[in-house]
Amino acid sequence: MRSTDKKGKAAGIRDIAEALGTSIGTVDRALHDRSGVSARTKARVLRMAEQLGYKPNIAARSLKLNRNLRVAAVFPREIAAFFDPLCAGIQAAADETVGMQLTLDFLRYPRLGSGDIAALEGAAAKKYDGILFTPRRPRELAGIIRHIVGQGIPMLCVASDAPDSGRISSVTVDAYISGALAAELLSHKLQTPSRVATITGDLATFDHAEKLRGFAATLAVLAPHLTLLPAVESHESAEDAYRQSIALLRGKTRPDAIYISTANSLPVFRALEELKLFGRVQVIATDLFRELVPLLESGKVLATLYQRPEAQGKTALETLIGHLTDKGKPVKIHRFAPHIILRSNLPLFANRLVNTQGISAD
Amino acid sequence: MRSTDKKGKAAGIRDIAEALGTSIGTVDRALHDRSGVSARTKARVLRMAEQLGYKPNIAARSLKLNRNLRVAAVFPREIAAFFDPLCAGIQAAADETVGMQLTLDFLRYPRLGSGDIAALEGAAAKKYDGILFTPRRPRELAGIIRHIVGQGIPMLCVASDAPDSGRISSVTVDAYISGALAAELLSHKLQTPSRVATITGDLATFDHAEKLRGFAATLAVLAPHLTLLPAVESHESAEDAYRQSIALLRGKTRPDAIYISTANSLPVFRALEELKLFGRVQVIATDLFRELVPLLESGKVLATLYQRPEAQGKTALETLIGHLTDKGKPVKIHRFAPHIILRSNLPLFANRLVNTQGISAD
DNA sequence: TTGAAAGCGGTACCAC
DNA sequence: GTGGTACCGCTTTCAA
Repeated sequence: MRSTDKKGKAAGIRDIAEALGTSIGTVDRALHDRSGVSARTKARVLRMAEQLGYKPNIAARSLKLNRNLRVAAVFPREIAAFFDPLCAGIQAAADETVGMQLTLDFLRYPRLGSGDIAALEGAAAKKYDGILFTPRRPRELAGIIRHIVGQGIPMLCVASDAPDSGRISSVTVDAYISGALAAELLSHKLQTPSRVATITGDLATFDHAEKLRGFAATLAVLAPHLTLLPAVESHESAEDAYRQSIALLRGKTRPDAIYISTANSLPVFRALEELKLFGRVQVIATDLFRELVPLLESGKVLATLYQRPEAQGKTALETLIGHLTDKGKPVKIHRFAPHIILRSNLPLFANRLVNTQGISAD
Repeated sequence: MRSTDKKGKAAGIRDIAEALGTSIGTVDRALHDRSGVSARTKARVLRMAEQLGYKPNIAARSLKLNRNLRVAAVFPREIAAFFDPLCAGIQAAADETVGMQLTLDFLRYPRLGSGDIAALEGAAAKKYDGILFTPRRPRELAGIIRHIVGQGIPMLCVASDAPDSGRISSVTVDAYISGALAAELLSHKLQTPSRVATITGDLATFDHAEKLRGFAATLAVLAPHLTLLPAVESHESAEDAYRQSIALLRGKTRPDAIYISTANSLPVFRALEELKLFGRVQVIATDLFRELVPLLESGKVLATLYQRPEAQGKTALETLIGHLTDKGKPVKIHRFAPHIILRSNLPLFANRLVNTQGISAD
């Protein structure tokens, strides 16, 4: 960063015009590739701009253009432990926005698969400038996503991706690597031949399928002595998860370890508690919420893979705004690394569950 | 987020004046607690502002006030693997700044302890509006920090803290927990009585002392079978680090594991390589750079605790700008969680060492 | 092809 | 105590 200005005063469009003995209108046209400037004048303007180290005053520009961005955040209410902080992150990003008028509407529907399509269609009808959302079963949603994007409304996937759907970008945890990490951690803990099980939400969701893929592949490479049982799908329903956990743990091929790849882990813990299997079955969970804290502290749960919903939300809105503000600029796809929460770094994360004071972790 | 505006047009100071049959001057005075408004009018204005959902247009404000923030980033050139990405993060935050004129100057001095005081004094003399820096040996720097802050220049610590020095805030990895994590990881890996050593930069630096404290405390609690050898200080010098590593590894109490709590780990690896001790001595490193990648892939290094320099830099500048823009708003202290990089999540981080394309991890 | 001028929404100053 | 108004730097429209 070199300051080229002579005396602290940043050069403006006016200074360029003055130096050239022309008008600010001409300078503006030249700088913005607009029609109605002779090639020669344009070149002179460009050179002088460079020479004076001209940098546009963005405050003035956005004041004049008066951008009024309206974006919709369409997310399920369940699982609250994940989607509430995600929305909080989006809100935080909105609060930090300076110099731009931003209207942010949260459209929450009951749960994944129940009301999501209607909510998305509602958002599209209201002509938002952009939409943040979580795709469940991309196959089913691809059509509507493509349709909305076709209307010129950019959509950005958060928490799970829907590749090839037309979404402009996505912000998620790297699902494959989440699964791989779970496998690597278990491979350290279980050193004798054992069975491991996975409990997931819905394998038709890209994110969940990827986690399982990473888990299975890494298990095969790093821990050939571990046998992987067929995956259990809980469909993000507490009832389903509980019933299937009981069945799994009572079956004759009881697993020695369980990888729960969705935030919906409470029903599984209930089953483990009732069958008095905590400690005998190693558990790796996903995400963090109040009930998980004592389990990690006591070692009943080995680790949890924290998906950093707040950070995801913040990045998602920042990315969308970047795209809306400056089209043509390439949009980054964000793949977050999950945080491995163990006993010793738990306080850093548990902190934020209760307090919202001066200190903030991430 | 509820939109209180009637027809998409955000209410401005003008609308308030009109609705009240008064002038914009009065409204401005009322909204800003300025003198020269009767209590009654003030109350009416405030109520109407609330009712219309008035939110100041920050673009207009900053255009008029024409804030020209100048901030200095004062950091050592060594260790580049850490401070270069940290500076990149600061630059990234600057690039995202919208609606504010920001001049960012990087002042790089040779290394911690060599030129830092001069650089700080230089920055203070140039009357920057704020300074980002890394405090080495806070005891020695506390005086100058206090002096600069006394001149009304806010200073923000990055990467290491200097508590009670007058700095307005700090952004660092939680050092205590970094050390604790290293200990917990080693406690899993070494299951028989063993010796563990630590190599740090400079125990007079707050950050390094904290890491060691966390390491020792956690070792005592979670792994009583591990014996901690006296700490080795490398003073961030490659030569020192190498010589002392050789001495440590040749000594009669050769450690079975080493926790390197600074990014200055290459000399240690050289010593391990030359003495053919890779694989026989477990290693936990700090931060990530090219040479570390194959060591993690092959298992020669068990894990590294990534301090996320880029994220720290970004947050630091954002925090400083927040303070400069809106004084009186409380300033958050940020304690980052280090990322535990293992073999299976390495690709996510190794990626960014080489490419700068569409996909970005964090 | 170019120049002149009207705002955008606040802030700050001056006159009443 | 209050009202009026000249800016801030840029975009855009209209006139030359």
